[in-house]
Amino acid sequence: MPLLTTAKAAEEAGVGRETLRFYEREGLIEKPIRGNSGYRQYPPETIARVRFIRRAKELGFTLNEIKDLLDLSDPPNAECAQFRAHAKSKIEDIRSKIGKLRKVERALSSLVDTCERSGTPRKCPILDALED
Amino acid sequence: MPLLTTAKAAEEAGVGRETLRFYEREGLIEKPIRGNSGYRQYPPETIARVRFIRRAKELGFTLNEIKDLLDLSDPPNAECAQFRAHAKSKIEDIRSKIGKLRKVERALSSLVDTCERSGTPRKCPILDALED
DNA sequence: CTTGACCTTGTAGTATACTACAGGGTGTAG
DNA sequence: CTACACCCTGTAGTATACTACAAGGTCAAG
Repeated sequence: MPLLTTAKAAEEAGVGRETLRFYEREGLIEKPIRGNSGYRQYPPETIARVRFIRRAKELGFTLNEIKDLLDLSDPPNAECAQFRAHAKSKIEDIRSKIGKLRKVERALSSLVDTCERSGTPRKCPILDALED
Repeated sequence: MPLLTTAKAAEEAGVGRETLRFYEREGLIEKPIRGNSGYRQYPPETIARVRFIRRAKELGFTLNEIKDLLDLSDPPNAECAQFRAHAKSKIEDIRSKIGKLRKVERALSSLVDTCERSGTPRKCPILDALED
């Protein structure tokens, strides 16, 4: 059974029913086909897409950024060179984000270390983590 | 000259004047001392803190999460064991975030690779990047 | 063939994080 | 001592991302 009703699709994707409608309005997912009654019928691809959106949001991407990311794979990617440039800049953004997160992680680890050695830190390593 | 007026502090920190007032209201930064005229006078530590807030926000942390992160270093961290547990759970969160970002990065890289080899991808690797 | 769980639409409300006034005081340069 | 740029407060508006109705239609069970 590939097609799901709103309630089931929402549950499968891990979001609220209204969120699906909201994503539809915002163009983040395709408009689902409708049955005779006008009820929405969601295909599994849309569920996968919504799951991705949910997780990407947890990673701190905005809906616009997520749309961008998703558009990199499905649309008429006419110009390969243009696509590559776009994708590569996204990759750079993500790498820089990873690098900064690692710095915060290291700062927190150093706080835990200091604490385990019963020393009181002189200066906060967290603030320094994201300096230029 | 350690103390800065609102406009200068905002410029130094890379935010708007009103944002400093907002962060003050929300308890994200200390209330600055005031001159005779009632004008705010920001110390450099506050500027550093606001810079951290700005960058952490770019990494996808909410203001509440950032407050939490900052509270891990400056407050009366009475119970070391409790502090360690809290910090370690934050570290785990960040590590998991880094792992997921790496998956998205790899998915994008594979899209670029496919494109460079002039092949059209059968299935979108981005959607799969954040599956369970 | 009624009941109740589901669906539809449009619209309004919430939380987060600012951002922009209005109305008034301050401080310094010429 | 008058501009004018800056500061103050309180309040209202914006963008993002939902979330919750209200009013009504659909459908499957008993």
